[in-house]
Amino acid sequence: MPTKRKLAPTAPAQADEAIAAICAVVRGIPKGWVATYGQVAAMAGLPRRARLVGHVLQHLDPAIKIPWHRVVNAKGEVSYTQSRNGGDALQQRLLEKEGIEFDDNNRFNLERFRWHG
DNA sequence: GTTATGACTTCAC
DNA sequence: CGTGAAGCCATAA
Repeated sequence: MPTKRKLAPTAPAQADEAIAAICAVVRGIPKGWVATYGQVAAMAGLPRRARLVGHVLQHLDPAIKIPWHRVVNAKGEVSYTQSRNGGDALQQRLLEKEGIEFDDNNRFNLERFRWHG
């Protein structure tokens, strides 16, 4: 077979493939379970790229349905940031609705709710 | 081209 | 448990 790849001096569409892989993993998280950024990245074949997962979720197409609220950080809590201006609170509420129990510190038992693919 | 920032993780202290 | 540093890489300026 002829070489399809056209010489990639500066890695052209690496991001697009990463986004597709990440979306596929996140979409597979069952209701009532959660996964960490690093975990999703690893499942998508992108070890050590947890940050990329966060950027993808922030930039993902609103037309695509993705349970972005089921992705949390490694501390067992929702990632609170100024950028989302309250969107983090919504995430916590959605998770509570799915059965995740938060304590007074806005944290939950990660080992109990963590999803294993 | 460079620099700074961020929905992160992990290890060291 | 808190803080700091290093690692990672897309995006914005």
